[in-house]
Amino acid sequence: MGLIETRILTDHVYETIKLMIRDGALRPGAKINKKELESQLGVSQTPINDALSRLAGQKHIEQRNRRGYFVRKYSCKELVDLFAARGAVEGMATRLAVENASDAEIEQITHFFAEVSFPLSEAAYHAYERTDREFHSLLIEYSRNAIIQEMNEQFGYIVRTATTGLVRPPDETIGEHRAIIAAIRDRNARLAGELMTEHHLRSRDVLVKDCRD
Amino acid sequence: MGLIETRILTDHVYETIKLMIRDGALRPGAKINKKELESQLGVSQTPINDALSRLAGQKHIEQRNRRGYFVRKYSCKELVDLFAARGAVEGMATRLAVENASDAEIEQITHFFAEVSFPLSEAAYHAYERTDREFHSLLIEYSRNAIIQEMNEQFGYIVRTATTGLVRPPDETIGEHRAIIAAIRDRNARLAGELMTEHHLRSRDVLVKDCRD
DNA sequence: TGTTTCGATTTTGTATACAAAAATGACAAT
DNA sequence: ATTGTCATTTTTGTATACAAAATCGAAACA
Repeated sequence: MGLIETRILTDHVYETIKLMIRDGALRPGAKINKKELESQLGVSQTPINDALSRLAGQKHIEQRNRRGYFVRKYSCKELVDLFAARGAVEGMATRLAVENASDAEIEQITHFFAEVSFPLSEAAYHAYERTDREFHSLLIEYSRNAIIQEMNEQFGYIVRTATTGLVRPPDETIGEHRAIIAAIRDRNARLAGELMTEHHLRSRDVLVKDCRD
Repeated sequence: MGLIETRILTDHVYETIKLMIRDGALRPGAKINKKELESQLGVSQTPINDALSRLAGQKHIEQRNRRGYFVRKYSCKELVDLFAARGAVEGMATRLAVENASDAEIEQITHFFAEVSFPLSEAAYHAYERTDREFHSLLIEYSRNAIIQEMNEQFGYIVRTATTGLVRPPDETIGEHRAIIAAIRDRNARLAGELMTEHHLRSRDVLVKDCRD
């Protein structure tokens, strides 16, 4: 690689594979071909194996005895479960954020979703998606809770790989988002947290219907 | 190393090291000596490296560039954060458990902490500790939420390694435990969940005081 | 006593080797 | 067409090798 090796090879391989999973180059359930990665990345078996073990530790991939590594595939039920878990974690994150954030940070959050008006153009729809992501990750950041942030890193990405776009349309979620923001503005930590939890649980309800049980 | 190799060596090494961390044979902050593990477990570098990478993926240990692996050491702040996170996750677990559990399972939960009376003998104190652990993990099991269960596996063990015994004395927590159980018996999912969350947040408040900030 | 220097030793990160298991695929028999 | 057999190829899990970096320790110095 570069002349100055700042990171070890394993780290590089690890992040490359992680991105390949997130961007769909490696699809859920797909077998991971080590030899291919080897020549593709120009490294030996060892860093590949290390990176794969690391990913297996994070359960992003799974090792099946004597047949190699496979990209983890989430069942419909697991996705439903994910939204309940996210509801719990982000609810608490929101509550803590309201308790800890500075006035300026609260002010900043207030501006999210301020100028959304319907009907949404194609571009505005995508902007809504982006704002949604930023809103949620900002609250997790402002929670200042290292464990919650770790949980989000571990489990938050699943939504990106396993679902496409928004679970519910903007005209259904905008009201909830604005209610959460109002509670944040009022520094009502408990209420803001509860609203966030219910927000996710409502998305969960939508996903449950899509599951063939 | 039996005649029939049912698990791969890496799995065996992984679990051995994990236990060594949980039982304190490898203390937080300690450097992990690969060569030593090699001869101790009678395997080559490779399975050791794979197991260590796996543990690093789970953040149980951390890899410092060119100086090896170290058992992760949790700061006081991180422990405080852990209890807020647990409050969120177990609160939701409790809520889901009440929604999903059968009558028999609810009945079973009702018996926890039933015959605790004060003052506690040494033995009764340890029994209380055990009941506490069982109570919490049973609720997580009965939540039937795979993601929450995974989160608990990843993060729940930290309490074992980083704290000794109970954070608060039984005579302080017994009331909270019984209130949670009462809400569960009444099938009041929301209330039971909230009480569980507050239960953990109160332990968190105790830990905050121990932190020199 | 307490530092600093510097060579010897250990450990790390990476590469390579290889037996055994699994996947593949051509061919034969239904 | 489907199924079964079995030799060939690929891949896996594990072991070993090795240059470069980090650590250690003793000697030299303050």
